[in-house]
Amino acid sequence: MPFQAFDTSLESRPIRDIAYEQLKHAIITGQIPAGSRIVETVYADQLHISRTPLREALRKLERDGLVEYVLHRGVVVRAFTIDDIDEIFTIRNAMMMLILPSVVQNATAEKIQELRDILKQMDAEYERADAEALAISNRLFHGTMEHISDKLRILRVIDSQEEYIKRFQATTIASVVRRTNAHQEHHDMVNLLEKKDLDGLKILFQHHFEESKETCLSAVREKKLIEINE
Amino acid sequence: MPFQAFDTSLESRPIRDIAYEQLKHAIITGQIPAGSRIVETVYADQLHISRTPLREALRKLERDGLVEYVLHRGVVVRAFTIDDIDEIFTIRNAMMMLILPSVVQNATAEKIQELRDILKQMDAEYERADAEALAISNRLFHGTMEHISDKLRILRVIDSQEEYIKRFQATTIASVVRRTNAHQEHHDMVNLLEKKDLDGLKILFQHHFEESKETCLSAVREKKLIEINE
DNA sequence: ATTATATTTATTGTATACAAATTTGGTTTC
DNA sequence: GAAACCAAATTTGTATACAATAAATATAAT
Repeated sequence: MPFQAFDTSLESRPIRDIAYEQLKHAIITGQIPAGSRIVETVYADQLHISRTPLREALRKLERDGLVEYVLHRGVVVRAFTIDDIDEIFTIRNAMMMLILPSVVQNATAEKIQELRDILKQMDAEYERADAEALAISNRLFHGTMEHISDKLRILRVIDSQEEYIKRFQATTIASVVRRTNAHQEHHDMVNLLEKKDLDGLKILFQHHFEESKETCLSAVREKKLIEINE
Repeated sequence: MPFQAFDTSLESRPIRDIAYEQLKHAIITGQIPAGSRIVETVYADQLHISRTPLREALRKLERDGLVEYVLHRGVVVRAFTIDDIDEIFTIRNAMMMLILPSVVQNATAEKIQELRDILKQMDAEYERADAEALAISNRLFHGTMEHISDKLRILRVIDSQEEYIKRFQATTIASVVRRTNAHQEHHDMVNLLEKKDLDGLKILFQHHFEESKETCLSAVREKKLIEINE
């Protein structure tokens, strides 16, 4: 079976959304490599669904920019370039700068505690060098931080970029030295937030993203991870 | 007929895309007001197509954030708040700041001439106070300027926000005083670009968007143009 | 042999059919 | 008269069927 299915069913939820999540996951993790053509019948059979909901899922992926559509030829998984990674982190950073003021302003004691709870768990994951778990917690941490601002549209932009970052996050987290620094930086973030030090946070986040980007870029350059289109 | 259809057919292009464009247009122009429920059969009949391509169009609109999906209840046109407008212009401005350096760097004589040609046409439209034509030219002008940078992902973010701005652009352009100032500013932009004055451009664009936002916000507040959800 | 041209096959595009769920209206019951 | 319940109608969710287009293969002509 070309890509692993994971159960997300739970209650009654349109299977087009389940298909959407699964395909997205498979693309992000590279199970379906860039350049691959997604033939509807193949994936419909694999997911044991009909073409109708699968096509609806594809239309969503199309708007997400994860796949490209060619007339009468169906969809193809889009490739990445070094420039893409650079832009993604640039956008991410700019958006963070925009919401930081309201994050500082809205940060209640409860919210800070919530962040500390996540950090506590990350400490444990860090100790046992569980990169997989750290990747998930990392997203949770950043997501929680960002959602303290209630800038819904900006969060939406961050989310859309996030999709792409995930695709390289494994690479970034794999770097031991970066993992150590990033872990310390996460602690610093919460401390600065508690002190409501906006300027300090701005500098720290800028640094945080810059380092992540560089780690990611060098890892990608070394391993030539970027897939070539067509 | 609740909303006017316009012919985009031309060659062979999936009708789901035509449906998508038409629905998008109808939502942006307010022909389908916020809060409206989009019943599939109603619009499929109206567009003389079946539900299948219509649904695919809806999935795209869903990812665009123009409509909201509720389980087993279909899609509803999303409403706007004052905060939305504020965020949209904030994002727009931040993105412009990100691409301005590469716009200045990549601006060839040809590109500047292209901008001047557009300005020439806008002069005429401004003279005869053709707000409708100005709105279109305005987008062309900004779009051309932005595309001088080849930051594809950032342009994508700008584009996605643009959808929403369109919805209020008529309002902004309708203001006579804002129209005059904006028109002058457009000329200034090209002059500064020719001089490769990055700092000047940054200040001008920041001002340009700030003024547009304020005009838009006050117009909306006065006329209570914001539609209420549910 | 190579090109040109049918012919078949694979795949996407659209329509229709049916199932599942929700809403609506009415009837019954207290 | 209000609440609870049942039935019909509406609407979404999914599957299937068929049409249209493109790709692949085979066949024919030079």
